Amino acid sequence: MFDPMVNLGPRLKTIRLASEKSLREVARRLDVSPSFLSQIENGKSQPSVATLYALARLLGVPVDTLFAPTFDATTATTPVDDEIVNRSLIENPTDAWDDAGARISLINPQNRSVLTMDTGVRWERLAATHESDINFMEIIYEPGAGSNANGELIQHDGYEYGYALDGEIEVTIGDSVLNLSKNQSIGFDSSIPHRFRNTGAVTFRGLWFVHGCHPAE
Amino acid sequence: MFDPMVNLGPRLKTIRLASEKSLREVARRLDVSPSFLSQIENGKSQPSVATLYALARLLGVPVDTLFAPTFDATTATTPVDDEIVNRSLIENPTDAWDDAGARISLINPQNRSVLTMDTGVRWERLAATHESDINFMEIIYEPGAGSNANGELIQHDGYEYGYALDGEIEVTIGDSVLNLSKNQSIGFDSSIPHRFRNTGAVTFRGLWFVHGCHPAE
DNA sequence: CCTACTGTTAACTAGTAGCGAACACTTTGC
DNA sequence: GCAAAGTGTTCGCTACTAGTTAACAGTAGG
Repeated sequence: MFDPMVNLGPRLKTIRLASEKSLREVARRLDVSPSFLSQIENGKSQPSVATLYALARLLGVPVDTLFAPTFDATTATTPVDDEIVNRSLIENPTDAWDDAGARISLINPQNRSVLTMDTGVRWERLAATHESDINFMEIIYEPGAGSNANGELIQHDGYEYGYALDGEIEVTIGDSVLNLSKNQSIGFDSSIPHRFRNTGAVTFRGLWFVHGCHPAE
Repeated sequence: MFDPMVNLGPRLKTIRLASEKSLREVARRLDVSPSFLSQIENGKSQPSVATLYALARLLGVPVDTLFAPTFDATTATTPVDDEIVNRSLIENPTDAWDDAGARISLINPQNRSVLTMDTGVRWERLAATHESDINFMEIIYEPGAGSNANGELIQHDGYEYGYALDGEIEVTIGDSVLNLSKNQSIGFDSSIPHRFRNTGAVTFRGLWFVHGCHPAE
């Protein structure tokens, strides 16, 4: 049985940090002691339902996002919203991936360069400029797909930024596990070990901007 | 202040009855005593977070449904997001625009920093990191709006990258006039004089990534 | 009558939610 | 330099409650 409680604390902490509030400030608003909030965030104590609810309210997230996102077959409540834009049949692999000479690049969806990994992950390049340390792409994670087959974390120089177009994806950064769902956006220091996994039932699509990554070197 | 706890029990009971499960059956699957479940449903006791989560799972409803102020048993599976659940009242306009200290930033759409220009253009910041020369944002151009009121071209160091979420926008770069429409993407050298104008009839929304721009200096 | 189910209540306890105080560490400012 | 005020964390404690067992009342069938 999967335990939803293990990630609850770290996730709360990540969300709090993302909203750039201090622990003491949140504790004061919540009307709990800072020490107790610290214990919650570090998984050394569990809040009551009322406290959890207030905390979620204060941080501006639905309570459900605080629980581990692993898809549990016991409940099939997740409404499958599929409008699968099937662009998979792309002929004409316009050299956006290779070329780097252009100063202006406008690319139609059907003309994108595509890189398909065996793990159910696809990258579609959205712009070809001669900035070598920049990658602007749409990434597609099929259900179950992960950025790394064996689940290990990766890290590299630079920053990356993402925006969820559709679906939901589990993002692990350092020891924070958070959920990026539709219309949410994220940015983080890529030197922190990280990993993505689509633990949901629908395909995830997102825009990704990786900056300062030199994977080929 | 609305107390989410008072209705929690009755709500659980309603949902359970709607799914035509007996109290004892649910208790058994939950691995909790029937008496305790009864106490929960009658508001005489409160479950722990773990128990509540398991209960919601078992009944097939998102946890947030149990807290929603307005409740309709028939639509139990669809989380109603009412205007009464006004997260903005929780006041936290997450100052993504100002601060730049975080290494990780996850931002909900309703918490974005917004910069509104008088020309019918809006910027909503999508990530707050300490990379000062990076701006990741959603840009909104109302019909007729332009990046510059008097129509002149601008230029600056760096590159920018865009993706059209919705609508269409006219992009002038150098002496090229392009049309960026939904799902198309673009990237160009910002040192080339450029300009955007929404010449269409619908609002344009796009993701924009500006890199190496120092507008404040 | 008996058995098998429904939900409810009383009395109890083991465990923990939550606290205050002290801790170690940075950053600010005089 | 040192003090003040900020950050988060740990320890030891207690009041409370999450969850228990046991007995309860009611209903339907055989």
